[in-house]
Amino acid sequence: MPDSRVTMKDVARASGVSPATVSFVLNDSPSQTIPAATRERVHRVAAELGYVPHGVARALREGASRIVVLNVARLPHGGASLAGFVDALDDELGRFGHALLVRYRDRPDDTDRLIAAISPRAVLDLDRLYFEADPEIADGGWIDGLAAHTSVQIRYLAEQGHVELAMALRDDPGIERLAALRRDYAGRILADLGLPELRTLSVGWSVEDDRRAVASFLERHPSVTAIAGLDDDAALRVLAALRDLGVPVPDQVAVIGFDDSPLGELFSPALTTVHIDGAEFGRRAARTLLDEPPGSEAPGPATVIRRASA
Amino acid sequence: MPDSRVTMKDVARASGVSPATVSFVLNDSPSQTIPAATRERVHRVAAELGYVPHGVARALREGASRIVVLNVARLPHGGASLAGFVDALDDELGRFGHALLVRYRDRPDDTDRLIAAISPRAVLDLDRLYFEADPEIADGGWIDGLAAHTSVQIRYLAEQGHVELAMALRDDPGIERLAALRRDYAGRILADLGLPELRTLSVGWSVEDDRRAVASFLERHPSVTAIAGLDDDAALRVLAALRDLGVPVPDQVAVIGFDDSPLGELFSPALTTVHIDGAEFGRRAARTLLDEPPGSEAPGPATVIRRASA
DNA sequence: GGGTGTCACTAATTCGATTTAGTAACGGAG
DNA sequence: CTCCGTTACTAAATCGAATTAGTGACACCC
Repeated sequence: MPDSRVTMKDVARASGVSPATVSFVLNDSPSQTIPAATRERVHRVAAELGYVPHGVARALREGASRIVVLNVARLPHGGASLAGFVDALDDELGRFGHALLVRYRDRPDDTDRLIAAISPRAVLDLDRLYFEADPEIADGGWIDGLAAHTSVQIRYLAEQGHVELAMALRDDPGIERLAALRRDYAGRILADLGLPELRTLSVGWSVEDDRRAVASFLERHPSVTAIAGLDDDAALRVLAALRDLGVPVPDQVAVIGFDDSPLGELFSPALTTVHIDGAEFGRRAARTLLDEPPGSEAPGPATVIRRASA
Repeated sequence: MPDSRVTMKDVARASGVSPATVSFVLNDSPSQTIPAATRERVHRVAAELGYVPHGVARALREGASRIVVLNVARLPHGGASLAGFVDALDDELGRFGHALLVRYRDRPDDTDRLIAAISPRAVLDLDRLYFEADPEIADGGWIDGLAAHTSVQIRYLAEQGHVELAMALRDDPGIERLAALRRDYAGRILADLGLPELRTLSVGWSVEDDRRAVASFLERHPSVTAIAGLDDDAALRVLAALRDLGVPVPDQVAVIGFDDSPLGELFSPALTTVHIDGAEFGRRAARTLLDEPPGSEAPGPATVIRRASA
């Protein structure tokens, strides 16, 4: 395994020109006029030798590597649409010669060090996005989408005739920002609709604790007839608690999830939920980050997957 | 925002030495003798100026960046222990000044291009690991663990008195290698125990298809009394199908999962499963990759989380 | 035929950290 | 007093690609 890297110099020598010319040809340098014959020769030789540009050297020269960092430390890892978002982001960046570096953990100065160390082309920080709500951030519409998707979830319940609604949150500190935001959006939508204030409850510990939390909530708010989950996980926990408590679903209390996890349909009753096309957002985010035109239409709105629970 | 990077040259000037000396001090260069006074001064100045080494420049010089690539394209993303593995790997690499780049997609030449482009310090490819079973690979014992963990799952069923066992696989082409390996291990363990050959069935499409698959399986193999899931997802699908078919669990058929997903306990009956400490494997993998001593004891064996389903 | 332009390239510098080869300065031994 | 060895540094080369500032060699126009 001779770790002999083919450099631009090798290509230059083999095709009888200078490294500079090779660079001009391979990068389609607009300020240079190079005859088709030379271009073709250089391209052919590069392909023959299997030349691959050394990203590190290029990054040093250009001041930024072709890497995009995505920070999702404070978001639930399991979300189905987030997975789609990440996959599509990765794919689309790859199409433009970039790679995605996903950070799941957030030790703050560590992230700064990382950034200083690899000079990423861009950093997409979904955490800060959710927290600071800076409209300038290139997220492909993800954050605006969150408001719209929440609206789909809440309005569905309203259309079914429910009046007093609650949202089931999770006390996981890792996602409190997301939780606060979703709850906020939901509250505003209820106000728009002229419905009573949103109640909230928390689930997410043991099954027994969840059951106790749900029981005590229903006792305090007997007129609530529908519960929207922060995500499918929260909704399924509520569903399990209601089952254990013997509360009929959806007749006494309806439950709707958020973000269409594959397990929702396995439950009994099967979980009604909101499907979000994370992939399209990911694709758009990639293009925004690289200053490319969007190239495709804005993602469609979220859709309700109607099953038995609401 | 003056994006003025503090370079080694700046530190050198401010502390009255040459860049070379700064490098020697900051890297504890063993071949150099530098008096404590100078060391201290350089360190202090570097801290004051907020000097952060430029990873890209360093990578160019050293031939490899301080990045480790983890390829998990063909594994289920949702696995609880894999998440722990990845998190711990990331943490531990960070502790040694390295960053983890997780690849979820596997367009093969693309990965090669990525590797050529960023010169990672190491590549941990769990896919190839599972496929090629190369004992040299630095996975912190993950792959050996898989055999051991499978053993825990199968032996539990045997200890409960089950004789004819089946494994529920998933037809997802993304995980076929993992599936083949797990099935293989399970088969060998049954042989060791002197039990009949392992049966297999496939689930993973729609709920209806799963139900049909399970029903037809039970018809063909009425003497099978226990089903081990490839993972919790497969096990939960079997569990849902058995519920819909009215088959009593665990009385007629017992079900055990694998990899302790948080949703297993929400089901009714709650899913018995195998808990794997992925984090410890991740930590060990990180150290192996960087040629550091393990630093902690080998991970404990997997444990059975006993619930109602088996 | 001299001046101006374009064409087709190349030499040399740059990015920032590391490392090799080297050089003053000094102390001690012979 | 010279030679050797150590100490405490520094100059310069290196990694590979991108880019600026040129440089010949022509062609064309007046």
